Amino acid sequence: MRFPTLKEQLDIITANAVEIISVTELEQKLLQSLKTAEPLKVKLGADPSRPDLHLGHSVVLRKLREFQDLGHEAILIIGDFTAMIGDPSGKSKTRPQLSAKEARENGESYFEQASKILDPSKTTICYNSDWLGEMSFADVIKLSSHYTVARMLERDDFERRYRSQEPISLHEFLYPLAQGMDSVHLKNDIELGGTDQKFNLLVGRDLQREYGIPPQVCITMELLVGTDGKEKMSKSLGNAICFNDTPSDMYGKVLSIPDPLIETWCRLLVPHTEQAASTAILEQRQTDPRSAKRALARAIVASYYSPSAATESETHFDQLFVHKKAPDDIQLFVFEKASLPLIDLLVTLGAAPSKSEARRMIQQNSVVVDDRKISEIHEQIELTDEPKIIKAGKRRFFKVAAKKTF
RNA sequence: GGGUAGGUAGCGAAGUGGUUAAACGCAACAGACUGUAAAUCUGUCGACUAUGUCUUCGGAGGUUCGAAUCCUCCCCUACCCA
Repeated sequence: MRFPTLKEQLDIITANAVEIISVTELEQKLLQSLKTAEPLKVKLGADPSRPDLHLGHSVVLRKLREFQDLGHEAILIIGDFTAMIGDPSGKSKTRPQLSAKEARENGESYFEQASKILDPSKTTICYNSDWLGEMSFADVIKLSSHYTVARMLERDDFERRYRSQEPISLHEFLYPLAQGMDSVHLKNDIELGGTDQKFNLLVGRDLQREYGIPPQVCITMELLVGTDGKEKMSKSLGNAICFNDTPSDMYGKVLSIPDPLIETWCRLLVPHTEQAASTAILEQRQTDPRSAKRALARAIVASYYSPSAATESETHFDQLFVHKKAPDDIQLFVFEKASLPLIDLLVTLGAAPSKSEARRMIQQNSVVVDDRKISEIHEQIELTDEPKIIKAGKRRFFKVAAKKTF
């Protein structure tokens, strides 16, 4: 395969990258690859304990895809072994260890979702338990001797926690080392990650050097801010849009982002192949933010599904929120009983986590049954064959009916 | 091993014997307004058989008419000394 020229490659690689350590080395590696016609090995780590990919993951996956398109080799590492530690964010406690089976399943699910962006036929997957699991205690001692406590504490997160007297478990120090061992094992040329991965990536680079391997180039990508406009996107913060979200959900969630996010989202989430769309959105942003955001939402949905799915989602959305009509694809729940209290119904449907909560919702006028606002707490709902539509809050709909009696 | 400071609802943080289901802030939820934007206003925010009842303040016991608050033991965290 012929590689594009150095300049062409650099232009693509550096786009949206926050930091490249170092650019000179990257150039050297690219030149070397051009000379020998050998592709570079580009590594990206994946956490199988959270196999729900969201738009935040897409930023770095897109970058990996770009490497693929340039003719380089993409390696997706499923961190099934490192998942036992969990990347020390300080927020999350040590995770329960995944069974080998779960790890495989999650890894496969991860790969399947990532295939919406990557070229699956050109992606190598490996599980780091294959080599990390083989290490003896002696190996681990040797590995940890390459790093000092002071250097570990340079890591932002550790430093902050240390200063604020929060606990840091010893095994958390092993996480960057384990991830670094992946790089030692793979002898990859480049490792990608979000800016929050900088420390881990650098450890990999250091360890490779220690083990006599040419050090990897570290490329960090911008972290995507979630739908709340504040925190980085993550499933646990509830500000994520997942690859597996339905087109309609995806569309709706994009529309709910705060306006100032339009620029970055446009830059990071609209595929480069849609350059024209992206420019149009940015122009429109100044005069007509609403339309710009709608265009952005369409572009994003289209990139995960299809342009037609995008327009359908938009129509669906308008039905629901602009024209305030109930959607037509509501899930139907069938009950044995013909009559039951609304409160119980809400809990059973999962619209409310407890009866108290259900009661509150009714008191707060957020429950509508067949276009009739219910404010009586003890309301009984009579169910018939004819389904009734229950609306709880702004966006949750349920269809309920009684089981047919013959 | 010794010492000190801590552990309160999703988070942060008051409360040191009785109007305390527990101030306040954030988050969240609902309503109004809107573009499912921002900002703002209002309300809710342990559970239930609901103007009352029950269970909560690291855990287990105890003192008391009454404990998040006092005592005992235990668990956990940080820091200092060794």
